[in-house]
Amino acid sequence: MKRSRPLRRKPKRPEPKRQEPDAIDLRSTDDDPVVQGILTAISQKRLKPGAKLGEDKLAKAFGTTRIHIRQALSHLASRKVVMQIPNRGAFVYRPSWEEAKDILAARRVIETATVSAAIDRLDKAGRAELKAHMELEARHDRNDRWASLSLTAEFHVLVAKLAGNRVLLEMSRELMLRTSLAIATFEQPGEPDCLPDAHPDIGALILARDKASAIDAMRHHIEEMEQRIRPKEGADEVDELTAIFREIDARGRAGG
Amino acid sequence: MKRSRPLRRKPKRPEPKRQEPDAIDLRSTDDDPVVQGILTAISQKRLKPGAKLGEDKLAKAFGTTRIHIRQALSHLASRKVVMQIPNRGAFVYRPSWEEAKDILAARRVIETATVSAAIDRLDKAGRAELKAHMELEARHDRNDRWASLSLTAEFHVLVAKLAGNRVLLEMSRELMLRTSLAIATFEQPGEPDCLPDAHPDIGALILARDKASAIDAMRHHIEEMEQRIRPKEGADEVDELTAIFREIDARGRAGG
DNA sequence: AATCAATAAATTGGCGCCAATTTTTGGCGC
DNA sequence: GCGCCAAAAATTGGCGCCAATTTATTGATT
Repeated sequence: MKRSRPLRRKPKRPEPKRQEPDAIDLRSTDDDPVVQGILTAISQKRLKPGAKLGEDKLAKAFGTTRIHIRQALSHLASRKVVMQIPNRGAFVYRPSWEEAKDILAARRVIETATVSAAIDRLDKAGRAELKAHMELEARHDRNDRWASLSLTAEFHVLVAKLAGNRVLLEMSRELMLRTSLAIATFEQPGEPDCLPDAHPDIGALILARDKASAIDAMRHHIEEMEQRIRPKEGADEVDELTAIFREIDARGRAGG
Repeated sequence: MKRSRPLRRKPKRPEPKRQEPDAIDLRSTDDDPVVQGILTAISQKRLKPGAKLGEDKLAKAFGTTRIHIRQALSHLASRKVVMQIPNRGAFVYRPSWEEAKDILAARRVIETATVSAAIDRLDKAGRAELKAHMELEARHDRNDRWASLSLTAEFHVLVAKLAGNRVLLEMSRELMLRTSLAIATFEQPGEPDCLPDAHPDIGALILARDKASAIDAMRHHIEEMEQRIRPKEGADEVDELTAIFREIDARGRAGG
């Protein structure tokens, strides 16, 4: 009985579901705007290692509630992009010197493999994508720091994509993000991760299917990054954290 | 004034901090008992891919509250060990066929590299550890299924440890866990991940510092795993999910 | 009898409140 | 002035409650 249509629910809003293939950076496949926002800020070096990520401030900044922030921070902590300390809060991850070295060594392993696989699988579409990206990188405005940072990162992502292995692609993304943190920690902050001059060479070698040379070039490119980081004396020292946090706090939120 | 000692705090209990070097499996460095419990259950194949992980049930099982469970599940979802579907709950991750192939291909890349690095860095302590493990694996009780599963996994972890790169070690752990899920999904459930006969050969070659042969042996060992999985027809089909979940639910929780 | 719709039950998602801890601030003595 | 101690303020952690959605059950219709 009772066909009275009890209208028991709300009209069920149409589900925003942002799926835009938007900006260029190395965030992963997750579509949480808070996670994406923080990842973008980190990859653009607008958030420095050690920066405090207060829950209330983030909640206000993103116009959401503290619960979403907690979830996002927890997720980023699992990915070693954020460090959570009980009762003290979340901070942008600051890799140790040992970890920084290990991250780049891991990239050497994985990215030489992706270069190799990319050459094996290279097809017409892949060639086109690679050429398009190389032109973009050749012509881009070098004064636009953020565009430069995104473009150079995107090159490595593209190579990993061409390799056709999603797991290795995710690992590459992960390692690139952590490389950003490593370089920001042990080099001058604000510096780009890659010296961009290497990319055209590597790209050309991939297009030429010269596998051995391409692998060597990629290895060399990463070894250059490894040589650029130096253990800052006292950088890992305890309680130097607080000094940094104070500096961060002084200039307010990192929104610019 | 007022030196009245307001006894403002509790006596501050001595911090349990479980640090036991206990059981043998491939869970990572996190020390949350819920996370460890679920990871152990999965690596021991007591939780099958697709099994529902209800929050209330887990909370009761672990004697904790729903919040801790949510955090643990969220963390495991970040690591692709658990799949969370909005408003439906958490399930043991079930990799697609493509993903299963990619996981094993990634292992080929990473573990050949760790074998190589392990040989380069092999020292007295490392030799001793490796020998000890090989004896353990030779003498172990093959009737004890859980011990077997743990031991064979531990071999790969040990090699990654000897390589001396923590990042690659974590990635290896990650991939081994996901390999468990891949094999459980696309082979008979309950089967071990590794055919254990290969381990003595690889170990001997590492001890002999025969790098080329050791790498080949490891690659071959992983390729064997790759050949053991076969795409189950209809396993990736859409909406066959619901059928699986229903089946899972029908037989109650997967603990017993 | 099978199919479909509507109610009931179970489960997840999320907000608010409060306790516990940390960090800052204020004040006294050396 | 410098350092130590205590209270205040700010922040995180966690539990309970309720709304929203999904899943199961019941009942009616063809």
